[in-house]
Amino acid sequence: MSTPFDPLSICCPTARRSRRKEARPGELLSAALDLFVEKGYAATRVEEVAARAGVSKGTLFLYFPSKEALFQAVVRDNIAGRFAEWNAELDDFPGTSAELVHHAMRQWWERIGQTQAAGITKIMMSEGPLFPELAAFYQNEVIAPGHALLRRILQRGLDRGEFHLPNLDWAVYSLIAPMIFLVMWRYSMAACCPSERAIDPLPFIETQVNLLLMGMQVRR
Amino acid sequence: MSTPFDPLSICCPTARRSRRKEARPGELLSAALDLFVEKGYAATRVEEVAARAGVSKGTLFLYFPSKEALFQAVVRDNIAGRFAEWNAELDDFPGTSAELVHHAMRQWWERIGQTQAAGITKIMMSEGPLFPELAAFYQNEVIAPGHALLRRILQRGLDRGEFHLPNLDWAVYSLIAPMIFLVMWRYSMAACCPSERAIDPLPFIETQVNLLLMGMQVRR
Amino acid sequence: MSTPFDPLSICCPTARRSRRKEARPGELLSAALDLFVEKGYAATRVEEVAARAGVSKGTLFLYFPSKEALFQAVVRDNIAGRFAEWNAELDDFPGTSAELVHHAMRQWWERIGQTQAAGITKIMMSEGPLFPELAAFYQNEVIAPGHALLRRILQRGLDRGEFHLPNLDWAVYSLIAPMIFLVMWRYSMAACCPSERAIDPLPFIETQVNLLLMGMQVRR
Amino acid sequence: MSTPFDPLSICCPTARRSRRKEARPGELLSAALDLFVEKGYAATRVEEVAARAGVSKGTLFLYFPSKEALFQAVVRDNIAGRFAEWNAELDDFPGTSAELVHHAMRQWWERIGQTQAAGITKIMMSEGPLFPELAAFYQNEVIAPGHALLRRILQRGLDRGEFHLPNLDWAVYSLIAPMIFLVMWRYSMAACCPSERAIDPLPFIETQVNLLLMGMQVRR
DNA sequence: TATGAATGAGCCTTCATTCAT
DNA sequence: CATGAATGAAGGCTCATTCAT
Repeated sequence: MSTPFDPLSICCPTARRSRRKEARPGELLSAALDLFVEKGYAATRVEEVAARAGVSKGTLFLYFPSKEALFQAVVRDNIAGRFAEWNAELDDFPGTSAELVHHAMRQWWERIGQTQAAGITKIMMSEGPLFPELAAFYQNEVIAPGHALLRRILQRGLDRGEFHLPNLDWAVYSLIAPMIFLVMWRYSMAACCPSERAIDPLPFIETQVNLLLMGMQVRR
Repeated sequence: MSTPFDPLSICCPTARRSRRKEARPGELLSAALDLFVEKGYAATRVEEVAARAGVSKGTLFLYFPSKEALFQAVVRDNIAGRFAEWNAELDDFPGTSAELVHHAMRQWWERIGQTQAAGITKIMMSEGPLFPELAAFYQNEVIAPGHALLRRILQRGLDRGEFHLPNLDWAVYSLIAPMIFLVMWRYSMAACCPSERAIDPLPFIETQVNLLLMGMQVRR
Repeated sequence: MSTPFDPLSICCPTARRSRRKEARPGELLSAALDLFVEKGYAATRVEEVAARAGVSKGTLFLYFPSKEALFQAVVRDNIAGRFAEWNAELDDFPGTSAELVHHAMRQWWERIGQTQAAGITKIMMSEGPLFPELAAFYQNEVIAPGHALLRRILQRGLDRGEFHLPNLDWAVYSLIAPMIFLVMWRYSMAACCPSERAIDPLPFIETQVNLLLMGMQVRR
Repeated sequence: MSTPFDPLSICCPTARRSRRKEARPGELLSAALDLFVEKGYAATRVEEVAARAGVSKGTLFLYFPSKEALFQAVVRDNIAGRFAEWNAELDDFPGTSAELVHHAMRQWWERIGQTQAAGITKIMMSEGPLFPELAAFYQNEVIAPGHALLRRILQRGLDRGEFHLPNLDWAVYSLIAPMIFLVMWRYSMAACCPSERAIDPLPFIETQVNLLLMGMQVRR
């Protein structure tokens, strides 16, 4: 979230303002992500987001028409907008479907689970029911594409004769469960009892996925 | 929260009012539990709690000096205050330690997991970090005694030579993990995607505990 | 709008609070009428209304859920709520229909035109188009009943063979026109050019009505 | 407000920009008139005026130092600035004074009453009291010259022995009254009850003026 | 003991005006 | 000249808590 060294900001003062203009949404999004993750949706004040981005309250509303829109932009920026890329990566995967499941889970941890983006998941689980419009947005932009992505992965295994899945939906939830657990652990238990040594996430995922695959793979 | 048969409420009208007085806190506590679980801590209005308990806002503050104190009383009434009883039950358990672990987890589901009390866990995970005083209270009154209880159970297995546990804390977390998962599933995933068929909790617990015991029990 | 001498406020301090409670809505309505008439709807701040009624901002919202509702209550209190009474008075009028028209217009001046209630008319003409919900409310609660009332008066003349009216609606507008003019004169012209001697309203009404009746009455 | 054919805008590109520059105020004034009339003074946002004129908000403030100044310029452009011309026309009128009164009223309808300029009158009646500086400006630049103009017309009748007027001011108001009524009708009643068939303005004026002249003309 | 009227700090959002580029 | 990013004061509304009755 820091502002890295940027030669433009030194050499060409003329470009400063326009650069700023381009950078603003990103700075606001970044500040908003920080604060939403730290305090949740309801408890985050737009004025504080603006202050952290180094602008006034009014400026924030220049870029986002409402607090809700700001949150949605944060969700898009950090999760929803990336499904296209992830789906594409899926097509090019060379290995077995079991390897693909492992790969996908590890990727999730690296790109979402261990980043602040995971905090968004926590927010939606915590406050979603209180903000129906946000919940609907999240359902459409994150949950639905996410489920579709996992279903595609499992379908690949089915199509190649690698998996045997009596219930595809159930299998999807089995993959989601450890992700949810890790997120809640990180943001809730770890936040409550910071003294405790946390679960080591990667081995945890490895173990869980192995267990699941044991039940999903076709026995030969 | 149920109102058990009380002879006083029949025999003498003078005792009625005092009965009422004694019942007040319980009615408030019950209403508060309902609403806290439904809306979370911050989004629950004390006025609504009072209204649901059939009293005025002022009366609530007669029994509980603040919203925070009300929540703490709810926590005590539903979870914290029961550890003494649970610890006592533990002493009398006749079977093996493996059976005790199974028993304890089933009991948790019946007395907490499947009741509204589980909602308190969800609230603390969702909003705990925002209300440090509440988090500290919960840590002292629930988490610490809960861990101690689980540790006692496992220690029993160690003392009797039934378990082999290189890391007691880690084993405790392994038992907590499925409980947290079930709670979050119930209050977040199930709340978001109500169409989905839920996990069957008792078999899920059974399976998880068996898996854990497999690694904890002394091989003979 | 002043608080007249009230023996209750001296002799029985116990009754003070409850009296206050009953008086509040009236005091707020009165303060609101003053300010709405003085500044218009948009420019009136609820906080100022509350202050003028001697209470805090929050108290106002105890009695009226929104600024809009407050305004509607003012309209009902001062105009809309009185049509029942006015309609009843109409039934008992003993004289000719021409006399009734004169009487109705004089009554309007005394009960609306010369009171602050006329300011509401000015507000609706000035700001109605900007607040569609208010305009709709006013249309239903004031304009429609008002037109109906005038139509009943004219219909009485038709039924008794006193009037000859090719177009009833047109005749209604002819009666409304001088009322509107007087209101605008009072609140706008007179407000702009206070130095000018105002029109004398009663003679003006008399003249206008005579002119209209000249065209409406059946020649014999 | 229309943009008439202008050869400069075709022949030379260098002149284009300067033409543009000269046209700017007019385009802004035109956009401002539209929006002020549509929404009133307070509810019109300068940004929207600028947008409708096709320039940026900053540019508007280059030509008009404030919203108030913009409104004043609109008033001058559409009403105040034309009194010189109207006064001149008056001197050349060949007919009787009664004809002149009729002529003046018809001219008012054609040049003000039926154009958007009448909206300015409505604005001043609606919002004048809220913006004292605007009201003072309007008083000086429109009301005073307007009254003077009407007074000159009536004075002509007196000087020529055509009229008999015990009270000149009162006669002036008699002429203003129907204009005000028509404006309010157009912008308020017609806006509220669009279904109603409107008054036909020219015959209305004719009738009113005839009535007034009846009382003003010297009987022979 | 019980009531509920009253409070006031706090939050999201708007918009005229400024000024660096 | 022209731009449009930035400001910040202001306003409608909420709600935990107090206190006179």
